[in-house]
Formats: sequence, structure tokens, C-alpha cells
Amino acid sequence: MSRRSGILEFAVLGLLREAPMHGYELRKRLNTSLGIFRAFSYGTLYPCLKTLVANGWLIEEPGSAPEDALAASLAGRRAKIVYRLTAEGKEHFEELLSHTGPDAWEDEHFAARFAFFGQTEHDVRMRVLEGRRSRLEERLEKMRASLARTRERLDDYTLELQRHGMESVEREVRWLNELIESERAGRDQRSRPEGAARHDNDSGETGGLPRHGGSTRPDPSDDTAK
Amino acid sequence: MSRRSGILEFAVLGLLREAPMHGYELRKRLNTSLGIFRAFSYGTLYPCLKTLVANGWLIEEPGSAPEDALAASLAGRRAKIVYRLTAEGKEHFEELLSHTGPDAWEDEHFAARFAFFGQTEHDVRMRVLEGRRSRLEERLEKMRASLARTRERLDDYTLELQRHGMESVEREVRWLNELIESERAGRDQRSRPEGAARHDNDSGETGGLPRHGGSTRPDPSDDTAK
DNA sequence: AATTTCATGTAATTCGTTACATGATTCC
DNA sequence: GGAATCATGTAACGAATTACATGAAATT
Repeated sequence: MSRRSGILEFAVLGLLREAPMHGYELRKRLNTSLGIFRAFSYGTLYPCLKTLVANGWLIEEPGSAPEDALAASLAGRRAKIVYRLTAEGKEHFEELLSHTGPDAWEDEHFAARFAFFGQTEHDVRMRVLEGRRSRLEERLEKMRASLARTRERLDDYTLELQRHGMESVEREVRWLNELIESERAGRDQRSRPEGAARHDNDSGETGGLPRHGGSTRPDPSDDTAK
Repeated sequence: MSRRSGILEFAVLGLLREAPMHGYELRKRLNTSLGIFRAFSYGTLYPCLKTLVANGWLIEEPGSAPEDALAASLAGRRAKIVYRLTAEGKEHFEELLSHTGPDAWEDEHFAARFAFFGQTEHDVRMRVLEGRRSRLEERLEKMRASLARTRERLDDYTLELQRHGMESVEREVRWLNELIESERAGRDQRSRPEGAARHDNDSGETGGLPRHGGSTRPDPSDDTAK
């Protein structure tokens, strides 16, 4: 029972390591702050939270506003619930983080792990990055072989689609190479304790990750991305 | 009932336009020949084929080997079934191909459509490409805005993940720009009739699509991509 | 003779969404 | 006072997978 992809569970635990939160806020962070732009709905999230509580990894606390506790005790009022990670939950998350099973290299699993790299160590990061890379190289090899086999039978558009797909994977590999390199260069420098956030917002070389050009700099025209 | 994503249905109809096939072969082509490297399992494919037959878009024919018809009539022997597109099926596919609904710009829908671009016309191709591009530009805008809002709160890895994600989308837009340009240049030149395949395998400028460097050329070490 | 590939299907299960139902709080 | 956003949930449904069950044909 409960095979579950684990990504949601993993991400929830990881986010709650930083701070206790409402389900509502958790969902927002899941959809944005986390590098994965994948959307999770309440229909997925709330039941998941319940099972995490049942496993003892989270506890429910009355909402932060002082009147909530009172409110909840009255009539049919719905309580606002803040979820907090328990010690067991913390332990479990740490285990998931360093236990690099065979799915850990898949697209979304990898992205989820990567998003929490700040909470793990150099060794684990290297293992995950290298695992991911070799997984992608395998994929590339298959694509190459498959293309070689079917090349003549394909029309221009199908061919172009495959070419482009392979190129994307190749780029992904190059990205991993960069990451691995700067991981090697930076060594343990950025294994940060606890869910520490980034406070140095200015430009100085921060040590670990590769610096890129400004093409991705946020647009001044901000706001209301629905 | 049967809301179904439609991608599988669409792809099956498109592949069967070229030639009648067994479910088995269909699945293989779905996973490779088509630029989408997405895997479909039998558990998905066979039931889908049944409903397509029920809709009158396909008919089942006895397998190509002459003994199959006989074999099927005996005891509990399982028949080999070749699926062939009916006239109605052809019509339906054409409709799906040119009818660019709101999902048509989504990742997989787009890829599926693109894979069958050879079976449609310049106008439809332009509409799909431009729709896809503006969809991606919207996405990019949201990502930019979201990043601008949360930048300071994110740690280096999460930030890098987002940066990389945005860069991928930017690349995708550039690819579409190239395609749109060569589509404009080539005009109707390559609206090919029926499910025609590519027979000119040599290097001469074939007219429509952009030519790329050899980085994606198939590896001489071929074979057995499981 | 054994193994791989061809070939067709079903049942149980997983993961997730949409639509619905409800209500409090904050902003304008 | 009305709209947007905060906040929590459930029921029905959708799309697809995995594991199972079966067996024929081709290859080594």
C-alpha cells in the first residue's frame, strides 16, 4: 500500500524543515519557490499531509493567529492548521535525501532532490549529480541508436523533433558537467546547516555554483503572474 | 465518460494513416519513431484501440500471416489483429490535426502534433508553432515574475534550478523562432500528400527545415537500445 | 532446446486533477 | 459591502502504470 511517487512527500518534508506552514502556503511554495514549477492541487496535498501526520512525521498545530484555537473548538468552525516537522520527520527526510535509490535519477525526482541540495553534503550531491548524468547519457545512447535504426523511414519533421530532443538532453548533460565541476571546486564549502536561506544577494563570487549571463535576470515588469 | 488526453488516440490514428499495424508494432513506433520518446504500455494501448474500433475509426483485420485467420477460429487461440484506419478515422484525424484547441500548445500535445506536421498544411503549422511560442512566452513571463518575487528567499541551488529551467524554455522559444522562420521561407513547399515518408536521405537542401551541425549525428556504435 | 521477440489482453493500483462545498479574513 | 485571497477539505473521475496471464514464432 501507498507506493506513492514520493516527490510530494519529499518536498513537503523538505519545505517544512525550514519552517512550519499551513497547507495553503505549502502548496504555493511547491508551485513556485521550489525550482520545480509543477503544480500540485489541494486534492493531492491535503490527503498527503494527513498520511504524513499518520506516519508521525508531522504534527498538526493550531493556526498561528491566537483566535484560531478558540475558533476551532466552537461549532463547526474549521481549524487552521499549521504543520510542523517532528524529529522523526526530520530524520526521515534526511534518510530520503541521502538514500539514492534507482528513481533518484529520474527527471522530477532529480529536480526535487536538487532543490534541497542546500540541506545535504558534498558527497551526496556528487552521487546524485553523477547518477543523473549517467542516466542521461544512457538515454542519449538509446536515442542515438534508435535514430540510427529508423532514420531513413522518418519524415523531416519527425527527424527534426528527435534531433531537438537529443539536443536538449545533450544540453542537460553539459549543465550537469558544469555543476559537477563547481561542486568539485567548491568541495564542502556550501554544505549549509539547517534550512538556511540566502542572505547575500549581491554579486560577489559566492563560491559554488557557476555564474551565468543576465539572460535570465528577472524582468522589472513584475507582478501578478496568476 | 472517456475524457482521455487524446494524445495516444491522436498518435495511433496518425501512425495508422501510414500503414495498418499490429498493436505491438504500434506501441514500438509510439515509443521511438515518433519524436516523443514517451512510453505507452499495453495496458493503455490495447483498451484504447478497442474504443477507437468502437468509434468506427479503426477496423480489426486478421493478422498478416495467412494462418492467423484459421488459427483464430480454432480453440482458444488468440488472434493476431491488424488495425486499419477507416475513412471515418482518416477524416477524424484530419479534423484533430487542423482543429487547434487550447491544449494544442501544451508540451506533449505540441510534440504529437509536430510529429505529424508532414501530413498537414502550411497554415495549420504556422498556427500551431505560433500558438506554442506564445504559450511558452507566457510561461517565461510567469517564471520571471515568480523569480523576481522570491529571489532573495531562495538558496543558491533552488535559484540555479530556476535559472536553468528558464533557460530551457528560452531555448525552446528560439527553436520555435527558427522553425517559424523556415516555415515562412519554405511556404507550402512541404505540405506532402498522404502519409509520405522521406526518401531523399542525402544532404542536399531539402527546402524547409533548418540544418544543424553534426553534434546529434547518430553514433556508429549502433544496436540494442533495449 | 532454450531464449528472445512477437503478440494480446486483464486486474489492481497509483498518482493526480477538477469540481464541489464551506467559510474566514483582508483589501479596496 | 463586495471582491480577492486565505484556508481546508471530499467525491468523482482520468490517465496511465505494473504485474499478471497466455501463448506463438524466430533466432541462437
